[in-house]
Order: sequence, then structure tokens, then C-alpha cells
Amino acid sequence: MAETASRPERPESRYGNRPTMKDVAARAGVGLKTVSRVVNGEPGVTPDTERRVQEAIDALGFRRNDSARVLRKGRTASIGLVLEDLADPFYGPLSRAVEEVARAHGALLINGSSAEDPDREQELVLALCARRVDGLVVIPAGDDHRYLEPEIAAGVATVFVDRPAGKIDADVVLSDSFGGARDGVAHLIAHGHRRIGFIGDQPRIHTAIERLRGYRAAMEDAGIVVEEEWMSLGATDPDRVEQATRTMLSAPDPVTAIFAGNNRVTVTVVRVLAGLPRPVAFVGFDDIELADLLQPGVTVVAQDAAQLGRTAAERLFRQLDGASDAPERIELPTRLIKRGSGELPPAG
Amino acid sequence: MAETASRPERPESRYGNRPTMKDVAARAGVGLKTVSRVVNGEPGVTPDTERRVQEAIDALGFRRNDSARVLRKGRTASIGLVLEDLADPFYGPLSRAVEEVARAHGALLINGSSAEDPDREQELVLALCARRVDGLVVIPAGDDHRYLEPEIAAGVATVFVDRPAGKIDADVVLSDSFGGARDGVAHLIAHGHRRIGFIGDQPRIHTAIERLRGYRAAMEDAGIVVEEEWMSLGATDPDRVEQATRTMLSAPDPVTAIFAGNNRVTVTVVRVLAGLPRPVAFVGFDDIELADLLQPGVTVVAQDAAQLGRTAAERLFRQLDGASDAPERIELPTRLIKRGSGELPPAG
DNA sequence: TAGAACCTGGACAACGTTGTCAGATGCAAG
DNA sequence: CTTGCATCTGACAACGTTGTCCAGGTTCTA
Repeated sequence: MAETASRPERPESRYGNRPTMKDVAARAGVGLKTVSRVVNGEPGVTPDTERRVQEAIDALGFRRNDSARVLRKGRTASIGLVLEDLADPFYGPLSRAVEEVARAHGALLINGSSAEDPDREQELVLALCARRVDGLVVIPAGDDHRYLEPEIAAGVATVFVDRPAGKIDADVVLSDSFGGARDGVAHLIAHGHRRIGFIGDQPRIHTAIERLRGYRAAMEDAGIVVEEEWMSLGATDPDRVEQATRTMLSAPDPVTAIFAGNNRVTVTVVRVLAGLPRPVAFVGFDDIELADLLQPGVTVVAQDAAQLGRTAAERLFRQLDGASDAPERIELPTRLIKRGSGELPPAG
Repeated sequence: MAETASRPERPESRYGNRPTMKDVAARAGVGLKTVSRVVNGEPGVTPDTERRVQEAIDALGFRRNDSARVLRKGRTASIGLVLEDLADPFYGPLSRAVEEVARAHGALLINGSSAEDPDREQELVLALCARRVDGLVVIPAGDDHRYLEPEIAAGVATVFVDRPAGKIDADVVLSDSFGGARDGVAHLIAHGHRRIGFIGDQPRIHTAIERLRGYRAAMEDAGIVVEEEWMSLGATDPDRVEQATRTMLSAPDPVTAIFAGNNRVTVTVVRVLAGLPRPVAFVGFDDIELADLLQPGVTVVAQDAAQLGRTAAERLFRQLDGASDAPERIELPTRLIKRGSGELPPAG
């Protein structure tokens, strides 16, 4: 009985049996490397040969397998972006800005949402590293990034955005949360308020801490002693934000103005305030769409999400181009946009 | 002179010389395949050996190179999403929904913005195919997708979203643009309007055509003859939309209500109307944030972007799991949300 | 105690590409 | 016709991983 030749493995779905350079070479009657040269536009191929190869490529519908290319070359021409939630209107423009810079450098963008979960952040980042992305832009959820040390040592360019890295030294691009919050609260104080509420994110988040710090600084500058009941931290879901807002406003000695720590809180507070009989002064951190059309317009401390992303991505590619500057902390200014709600005098 | 041994090429940056399984194997004193088994949790390794390997992995900071793995296995566990603009609030939730489904299937998401440019769409899609993504979710910018035929034939799962594919047969998930627009316009008619303006996107975009068709259908159903001046198509940038709006409202015999064809147009029109002395009835396609807080609230025909994304991604993974249903067209219903602006009577 | 059955571990090839290098070809000059 | 040179072309190895398959060892049974 004839022996069957040992047939090497054949995984079920091998890209559906796509043509390879070898196939193209065979069809065009040339060598493998010549096909490679044509595909990559390298010099040293006669026009006639090139034409033959090109015909074979078109006939077979060949498309270079970048996985193999990556393996050989060691660069993937892709970068990873880990953020909190792509559905949050703050991150859309940021992501798009990163993408544009990547595109200008011929790189693709892989992104993932951490859902503000440190474990998920790490899982995502490491998955991206396993893909050998050339670089990472990370909006951190966790506060310990030592797990990234071997990756960075291995040459993965890394830039943090919106919040600094935890326990490692790395580039970071952020908005001036402290200054922005201080200015916003000072603005309320300048309009006569003394009892001002602060509703912010969980205090493990850097921006939340900084904004709270800005709030406290502004109050202290004005010689106001802050009372505990004026501050709500960590209430992120709409229900709890609403509750916190109502509590502050219905206290025996209620606040006369509220400062909100981020865009989601802002939306919820604005919604609650809209349902009240009398207007309450308000300033929010982060601009929101249509804020100018409400009655009164919503005064905000705006940050430029796109600029954050752009700056970070540019810094990333500078790293990839070989610049070896020391890690830097870049802080972008915020901008107070007065629209009415922040200029209301204290009620009563 | 001693001959230098032929030194094989060494690309400048070889992942910064990361450890490989070979290195781990050497350090642990085991064979290459044994390391592979440990890394992939395959059976057939004694606990003692496994421990030794694990130690070596930790000591060296080894991380499997997924590029090589992909090359060997033929599946990348990543899918591509091509949309128009990640910064558009409509696409954020859609993208996030696709990501979640991908995550549930252990896949990463690579996404790119076409900026509504057919060439750029094709460029992106083909780049993703070169990466050998397992599947593609495409919000098409162009109207000819025959360039995808070889890819689909080669096994790349493909689902189109929001707009159907051009000149090829493929799965598509969309909102009922026609029905939604018809309902929205009929709603205005029901409130007494006869002269109704339509401001929509460029007529090469499928949704724009469908919504215009819905507008015409509703008008025809009511026996209203539409005049050319009531329709504006292709004015997408705020300036031109504003111009179109003002023109319709200042005509000798002006429209008494306006229907907007997408979220960006809606925002602009709402802004223009807010600046007018008297309210003008309005219904927009796509919900927008804070629409409920404006005076009057903005009546919209809402579509569920997240549901679109989820449905498409699920369909994609069904394809990848081997289902070979015929290409299908899934249409999701829209929902009319009455908030006040659409219930205004005709002025005068 | 021998043999069978089972288990663990490792050598090897292959995935599709690109860098190196040497061979082949063509042309001009001697 | 030979030599030299420049230009094209292709054979080959290597990138890091995983599938196959066999060798060697252990345990259990007869």
C-alpha cells in the first residue's frame, strides 16, 4: 500500500487561501523577490517585468499580508489608543485627532475602551503590546502602570493623556484641571457667591482630585471655609448626581451656586437645575453641545479634547522618530466661556 | 585578513530586542514547544516544568508576539471599523457598541475615519485587509464597493452599516430613514403645516436620499405639492446650512416648519431658529444631547446608533462563526420623540 | 519482569514576507 | 571576441510562533 506523504498541518481557515507572493511569482514567471520589489515600489525592476508582475497581481487579486511583513520588519505601523469610553463625547474628538496624526505618519489606530476599569485597561494595553503596536496613547484608568515598564524598555513609545501615569515616569499631556476649576469657581465668587457646591468624579481619578483642589484653592483665596456638605465626589451616574444636587440645594442653608467636575456631571446638573423654579448659578468643566442655546446659556471651563489628542500623538511620533527627550508633562490651558449661568447672582 | 562571517540583516529596531520563546526556553532549560504550551495553556506540561517556564517568562518580561502567531494561525482576532468621523457624536456610541461585541468575541477593534471620502474609505479598507482583519464593519462613503469582492471571496466577513453597499451584495444594517423622515414630516403636517422645508445631506449619500424620499412621500400623502425652494441638499457645513435656513424663512411665501436630515444639520438649524424672534416648527433626524432642555424642546426622529453597531457586529461574528446565510438587509425602526418644537402651529 | 499504554517534552517545518548576496544578463569599450 | 561594468533577478535564510510527530520515560497489567 502506498504511503501517504506526511501532510503538514493546514489550519481550517487560512485566510481563505489567499494568493501569496509565491503564487504571483509563479504566474508572472519571475522570482519571489522581484514580486516583493514591485509591491514595495523598490527600484531595480525593468518596466516590462514590472508590468508582468502587476498583471499577475491584478489577476489573482493579491494583497500583501502585512502580518508577515510586520514579523519580518519589526514595525507594525499601528498605534494603540486606550481611553475610557468612546461613546463619551469628550473622547470622540480626541480619538479622531490621534487618528489624524497617525494617518499623517502612515499608521493605523487600534483603540479600546477601558470603561474606567484598571484591570481592563491593563488587559487592553498588554493585548496591544502583544500586537506589537509601535506606540501607545493611554488615558489611564488605573494608578499603577509599572506593568508597562518592560514594554517601554522594549521600545514601545508611550504617552499618557488627560491623567498622568502612576508610579512610572512617562510623557503626559493634560489640561490644566486645577487652574481651570479655580478660575471657574473664582468666577462664581466674583459674582457674589460664597456657598458653592462641587460635584465631581471619583477621587481616585487624577482630574477629579485636581479640580477639587482648584475649587478649594479658589474658596481659600476668597477666605471662604468650605463645608463638607458642599462637596460630592464619586457620584457619576445620573441618579446619584441628581440626588447630590438636590441635597445641596435643599439643605437648611443651601448652596447658591454649583460647580460640576466633568461633562457628564454637567449635563445631569443642568437638567436638574432646569427643573427648578428659580435659576441657580452654575459653571461646568468641559464644554457641551448646545450649551449656548439653553436659558440661561451654560458657562463652562472648556478644554480642547482634540488638541489634547493631537499633542499627545505628535509627542508619540516624536518618540518613534528617535527623539529621546526626558519624559515631559505638557499642560494645556483651559478657557472660561461665559454664557449666563455662571453670571447669575446669588438667589434671595 | 580574516573574513567576516556573513552576518544576516538586522533591522534597526527589532522590537527593541524583545525576548522570544526561544530565549525563555533556553533560560528554563526546556524545549521551544513546551514554552508555547505554557503560554497558551495547553495541556501536557507537568506542574514543575510549568513553574520553571513561568519563572523564566516573568524574569525576562516575555510577551508573546501576536504578529507571528497571526501569521501561523491565520486569524488575527481583530476586526476593522470604517466610519465617517469618530468625532461625530453619532458614531461614538456606534463604535463603542461594535467594540463591546468584538471584545465579547475576544477581538480587538481597529478603526478609521473616511471623512466621507470614497478614496479614503477604500484606502482604509484595503489597509485593514492587508492586516488581515477577520472582518469589516463599514459605513460606506463611496457607492461602489466592487473593490471588496476579492476580499470577501477570500473570507473577510463584511457588514455594512447605516448605508448599503454599492454594486455588491452584502449584509447591511440600517435605520429606517425613509419611514422615519416620513413620520417626522407627517407629524408636522398633522400640526397644520403645509409649507415645510427639508435640509439634508449630499444626495450621493443613501440616508440623505431616503430621508428626502420620506419627506416627499409624507407631503404627497397629504396632497401637498413640494416646491423646489423648500429643499436644500448637500449643504453640510454650518454656514451653508444657516444660509439655506434663512433663505427658506425669508422667502416671499416662507416655510412655516423645517425638517433637518441629520444631527449636524439639526444642531445648526436649531441654533439659527433660536436667534429668530418667533418660534418656527422643527423636527430633526437624530437625537442630540440636551435637546429636551431647549425652549421649546427639540422634537426628533431618533435612531439608536448603539443598536446599529451592535446588530452589525453580531451579524459579523455570526459570519465568522461559519453561518452562511444569504446577505440580508436589516432595518431598525426609528422613534419620534415629541418635545415641543415639532408641535408648534404654523406662525401667523 | 516484560510488554503495553500512556504521558511529557522537543525537533522540525511552515506561515508569507523582506534583506543579503551572488549569479545572470546586457552593453560598451578595448 | 573578450573584458569590465552596471543593472536585474532570484535563491536563501530569517522573523517568532504553532502543528505534527516521534523519542524517551513512567506506570500499570499480565
